[in-house]
Amino acid sequence: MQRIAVEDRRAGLLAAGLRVIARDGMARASTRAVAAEADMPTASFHYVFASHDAMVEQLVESILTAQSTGIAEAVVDAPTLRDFVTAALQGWLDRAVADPAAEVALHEIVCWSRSSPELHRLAEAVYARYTASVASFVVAAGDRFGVRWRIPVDDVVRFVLVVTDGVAARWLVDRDAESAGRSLALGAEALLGLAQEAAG
Amino acid sequence: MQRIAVEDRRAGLLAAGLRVIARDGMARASTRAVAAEADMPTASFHYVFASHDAMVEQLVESILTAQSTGIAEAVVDAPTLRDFVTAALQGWLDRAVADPAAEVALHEIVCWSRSSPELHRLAEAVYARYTASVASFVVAAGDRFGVRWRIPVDDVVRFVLVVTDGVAARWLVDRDAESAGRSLALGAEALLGLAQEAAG
DNA sequence: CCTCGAGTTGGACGCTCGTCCAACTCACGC
DNA sequence: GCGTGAGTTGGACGAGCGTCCAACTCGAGG
Repeated sequence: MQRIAVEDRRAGLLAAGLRVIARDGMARASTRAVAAEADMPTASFHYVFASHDAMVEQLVESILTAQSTGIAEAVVDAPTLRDFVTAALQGWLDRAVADPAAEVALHEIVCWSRSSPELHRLAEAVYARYTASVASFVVAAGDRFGVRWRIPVDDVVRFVLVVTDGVAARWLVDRDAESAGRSLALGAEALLGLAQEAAG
Repeated sequence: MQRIAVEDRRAGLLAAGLRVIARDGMARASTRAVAAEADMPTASFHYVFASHDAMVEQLVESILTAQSTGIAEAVVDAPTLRDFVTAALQGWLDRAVADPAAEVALHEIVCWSRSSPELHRLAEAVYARYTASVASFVVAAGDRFGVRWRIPVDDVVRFVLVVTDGVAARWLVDRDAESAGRSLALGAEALLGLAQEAAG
């Protein structure tokens, strides 16, 4: 029996949960499996988390926080709108391919949440966070490059998420990063077509 | 104890499976739940299907068959490429919104299959069938309206599936059909931009 | 009317699940 | 050195799972 700070246990269990969900899927990410992956006894799980659902909820929070801070770095010094859009989208894909765990786990969790009434708000929260994050980029892009969007920003953001979601869903099955990149590039072109030079 | 032809039992169980998966999700679509939904005793399930997986596999087959025959009807008399693309995409969305069970169930099954080694081929088969189906429409559209595609047909098809997948994934969570329609329309415009008049 | 075998199914088996608590451990204040 | 109480966990509980088979049912051939 070793004494470990609750925060350290939480971090270890969340990391283990991410690995198990990404590797074996939500259906196999039981409290026992996660605790074993973290090299802890089963009972430690409920010593840290009130329930299995609570752990999933905190995992989503930690993934989303880590992810939104990551995207901003890829676009800081894009010289043109085209570079900005390409860097943001292709950068997202590159990171997902290089380290798929977070992306895989998040899709797994959203799919799992959809059909559960008490977890449906989790799926909604994921989209809400993504929407807010993408919206800030869309607005920033418009400001930085002096363009405005032909359609409401909300629709631009939604289309971005449609493309990234669709690319990710397909990539999760066939793991074909090059084809995914071409689809993403088509989406990027479509986005660029939605921008026009501001009148003044 | 009533005597029912095995084919009728199979049909009843498949219909029940579709309802249960769409309503409660794959995780709750147990053999017991499906049999109960079909008003049959639990043991009837394994009297008809060798296993739970076998039932899912046959359900996918029946959904895909029904779906591909359905799309062709929406585009038979489209007078222009724009009408063709719009009818195909918006028609797909309208049908999915009006009767979501098949669409919901298929996404649920693909997500479920992804993380299971012995079912992963099911997810691949779904995309293969969709790809073949969409490819025939893309080629037919090119032929009928005398246009050719600026990029390989495979990439056009993949982009179509990216857009429909992304739209469906979002719609499954927020059930916002109007926003989904606008995203789909943006995808349609992008597709039209990929077509050019044939040189000869 | 009476077998009889094919059709049907109640119920059991072994497993995993989320959750919980009584009991064990051990650093710390005395 | 020695309680002691907070930290920790082995193991149990009840539920649900996929699967299976012995036993029941009953229409058809004699």
